[in-house]
Amino acid sequence: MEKKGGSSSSSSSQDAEVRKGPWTMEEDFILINYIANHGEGVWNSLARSAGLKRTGKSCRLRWLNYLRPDVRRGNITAEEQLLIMELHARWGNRWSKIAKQLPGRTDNEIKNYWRTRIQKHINKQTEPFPSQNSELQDNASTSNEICEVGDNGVESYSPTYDGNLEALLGPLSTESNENIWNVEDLWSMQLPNNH
DNA sequence: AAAATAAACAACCGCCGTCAG
DNA sequence: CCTGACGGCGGTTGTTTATTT
Repeated sequence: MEKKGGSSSSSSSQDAEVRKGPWTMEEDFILINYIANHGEGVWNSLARSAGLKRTGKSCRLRWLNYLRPDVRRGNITAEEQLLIMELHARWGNRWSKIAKQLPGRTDNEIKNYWRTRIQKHINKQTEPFPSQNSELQDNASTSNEICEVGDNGVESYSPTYDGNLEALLGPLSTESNENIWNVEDLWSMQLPNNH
């Protein structure tokens, strides 16, 4: 079930030092199964014990951002988007902090979502003229870096783009993204007690 | 219909703070 | 006290997918 031949096609002498690149379904299954039986954490030893030729970091990332059962992917709702914008206006690029306010969402997804979908809209709004502005300046993060308050310190900071976000960004299409397989399939595949 | 371009997404990298030895 | 390993975070890049020409 390998379709990519690139990668580390160097010497074939038991290479498999550390695998990189996209995770295969088999690797996902191994990781899910191992964590189901042993729990998560201690990622380096976990990767070794599970037999994955991955770094602990890679396993952790894959688990936290994709395989974890309570992670939600895709279809950011309008409310979530609004919250992301507000929190980003307040905290800047503190993605993990923002993600904690959005159950099921990961910092990586929020970061990607911000950069791909929100940022350009804001730039368009604040900078209607292309002019000679080559680099993007995120005025949100730089301007309010000063307010380093506690986690519960709710600043009454009014973001630049509050108000009609849906109108600004469009109808928030609720397209259903279909994957060839999703995590639920994997979870349903594994045996109840493989211990 | 095909090519070009843009957008979305997954994953890696380096840096930093923390903690055990 | 110093050092190294580990986990977490944010930035960035590479690849796939969608859209436009």
